[in-house]
Amino acid sequence: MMNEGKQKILEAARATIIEHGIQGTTLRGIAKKAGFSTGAIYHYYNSKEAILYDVMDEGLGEIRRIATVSIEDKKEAREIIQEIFDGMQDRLKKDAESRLQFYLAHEAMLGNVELQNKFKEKYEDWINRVEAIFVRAYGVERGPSTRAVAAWTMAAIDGMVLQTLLNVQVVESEHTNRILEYLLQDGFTHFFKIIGNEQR
Amino acid sequence: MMNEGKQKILEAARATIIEHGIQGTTLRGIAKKAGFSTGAIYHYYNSKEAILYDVMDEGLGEIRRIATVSIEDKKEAREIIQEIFDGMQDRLKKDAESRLQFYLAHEAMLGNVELQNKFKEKYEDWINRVEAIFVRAYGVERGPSTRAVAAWTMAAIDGMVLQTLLNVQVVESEHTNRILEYLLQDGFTHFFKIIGNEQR
Amino acid sequence: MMNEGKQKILEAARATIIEHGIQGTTLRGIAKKAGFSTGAIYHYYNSKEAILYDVMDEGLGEIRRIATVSIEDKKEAREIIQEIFDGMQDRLKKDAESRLQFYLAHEAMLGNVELQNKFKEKYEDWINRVEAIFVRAYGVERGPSTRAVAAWTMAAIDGMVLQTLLNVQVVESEHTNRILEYLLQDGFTHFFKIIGNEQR
Amino acid sequence: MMNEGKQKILEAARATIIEHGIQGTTLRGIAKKAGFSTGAIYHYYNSKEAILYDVMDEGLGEIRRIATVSIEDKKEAREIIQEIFDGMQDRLKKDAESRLQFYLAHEAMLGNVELQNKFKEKYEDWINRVEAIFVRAYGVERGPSTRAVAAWTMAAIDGMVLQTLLNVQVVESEHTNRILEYLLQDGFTHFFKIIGNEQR
DNA sequence: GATGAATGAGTTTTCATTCAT
DNA sequence: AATGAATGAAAACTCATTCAT
Repeated sequence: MMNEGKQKILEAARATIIEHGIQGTTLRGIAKKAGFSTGAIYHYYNSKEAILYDVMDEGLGEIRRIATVSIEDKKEAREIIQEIFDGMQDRLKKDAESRLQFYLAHEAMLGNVELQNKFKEKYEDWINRVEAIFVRAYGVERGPSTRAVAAWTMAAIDGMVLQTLLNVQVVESEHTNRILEYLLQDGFTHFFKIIGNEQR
Repeated sequence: MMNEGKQKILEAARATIIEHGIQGTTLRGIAKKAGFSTGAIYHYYNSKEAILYDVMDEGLGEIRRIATVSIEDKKEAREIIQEIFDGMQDRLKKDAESRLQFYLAHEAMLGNVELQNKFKEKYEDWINRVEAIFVRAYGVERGPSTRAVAAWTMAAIDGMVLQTLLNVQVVESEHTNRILEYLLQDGFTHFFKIIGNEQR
Repeated sequence: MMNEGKQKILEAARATIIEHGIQGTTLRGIAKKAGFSTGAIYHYYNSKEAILYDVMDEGLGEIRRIATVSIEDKKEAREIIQEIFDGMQDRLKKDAESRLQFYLAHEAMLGNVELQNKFKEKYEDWINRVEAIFVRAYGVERGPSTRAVAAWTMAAIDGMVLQTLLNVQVVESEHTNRILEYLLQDGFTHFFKIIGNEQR
Repeated sequence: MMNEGKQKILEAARATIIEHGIQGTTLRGIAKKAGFSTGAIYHYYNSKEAILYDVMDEGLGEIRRIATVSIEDKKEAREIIQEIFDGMQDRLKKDAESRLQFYLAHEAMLGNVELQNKFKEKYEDWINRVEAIFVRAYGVERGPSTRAVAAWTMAAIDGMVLQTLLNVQVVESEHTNRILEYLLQDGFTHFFKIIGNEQR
């Protein structure tokens, strides 16, 4: 079926991009990895660009799936925090996907508006989830400040992923993890207390 | 002089990269923007790669200059913190340079080991500065934890810059700035207290 | 039946050629327009060339049908001339068919000998008819000169059709039609008189 | 110089088109015939289409030059007519150029508006010349009718060229030439007399 | 018979690099 | 030093034709 071939091509394209970067990704390479002839690719996609677009699309979809912590869960604060931590840990490990993300970010910066919108969507979704968790876990009221804290949290994770991908091992992950744990358990509690007071 | 031509070429290359991305950067384009003929470029550089290498080199050097807060300064904690904040604000605004940074990061991820080392150097430098400031400003003892906090701080800034470059305006900068200010003034104070206790 | 499918394909091919030219005509395009799958085409024709050949064959066949004035008709000169005039008018209007003709002519010029022979046949047929009509209508004797006049007449019609297809509207058709009418009624009469005298 | 290369390419393109038709013309072929590498072509032209466009442009320009009979000439009627006749003869012989013309006509029919305009221009120019000559040679007054006769004259020439290019040798050129001569000497004289009378 | 996915040779196009002037 | 025309290998893309289902 059409979709099966598309899937193969997308998978091959994703793998090639991660391996060689977008510049190093040629149709020939994708075709070879997908087990197709060059021409066959054009049954599924009209241009290289179209393939890359779909890779981006799926790549960002993937991210959404990574956000495993559901807003609807009825769990204890402690438990939720553990899940966030695990989710973050998880993301720090998924090299390949993260790398793809940064490639896409790169592309988006080049002025690909559609991709920028996808990123906006994704960030909004993710920040919403984080905010909702904060609200329930720390008993704080939703407001611009909780949203901003959520945005900073996302930012910190992204930045740490970047450091990891860059092989910048300035600090042992053991320590960065402990800081994260402290933050989630006590840091935010105190933090939201301060913010809560200041807001009034 | 040799260096004058090199500088022109580098400037043109940087501008072209920011405008069209690394893929979209051709020698011809650089030559045109620099006001040289295609052939003339080869008097200054032996290959396109050599130019890109220097762009990266200078690009990352630039970052170091952005870190205006010197370790040796003998200022009040309050003042130092304000400087950090301003420095961060500043970086959030320098679109072009930041963009170049992310392109380079992209390239480094592709396995460019030399570039990775440059990034490592840069991060170590910067994290050192931030850590030193924390030590002085919050009166905490230097240790793996302060280093980890510094790394997370850097990560958060990087992540926020990324969101800015992606045009993801999920939260008004007014609010993210306030959170940053709170963090620097009260958050870290409390934070280092907890960590200090836990560390024992 | 085989022929039904062939007819559909031929019709689709003709339409596609008129729309996109011979270069722009792809098997896929023909198949789609004919409502067949790409592969199905090969049940009717062994190659694209075979299809084009049949299009040419039918295309030129069509022209023969356009020559409605039969040699055997026993009509008055006046009446015959009117018929010629109407036939020419007709041809000037049949854009699509004429266009196809010129495409085929184009192809024939490229050295397609078979097609050249078809054209020769067609012209011979047509010139014969026109000559026969001249003989009867103007009472002139058949000879190299009458044949040459017939050839020129055909040429003039072809050339005027070309001007029409090229959207060259240098002269209003009202005037070109009047000239044609004069020619048929008086011009040729006088003309053949002169030629008749000179021939002796 | 730039133009020298362009000229070589154009010449090679024209020759290739005449030899193989527009479809059979590949960049590789042009490059080879012009004595360039494939890549070199792109110094002069940004696309194959651009080359073809210039070929067309020059091709139609050529035609204008073929129209050697100048409107301003102060010659005897007899002499002028001879010139027309020679010019026509000439055109009937210039196989290559005429062939190119028909290729261009073909292209124009496909909807190339720019090319259509060029053709219009060319026909207007030519018909103007022929009309002017008629006016002087036959002492007839300029009007829609003389213009229409000029258009028909052009059409007849075009059509006869077409027959020649198609290798349709239905009539020996000896006879067609004689008819043309008669036409120019007596035919038109009588013809314009009739038309002149009718017009009143 | 019919389908449409697959082939692969051929086409246009790009671009870092070279080199005669 | 400087020019920019030229190179050629490699890229994206097209399409008539084949073939397993």
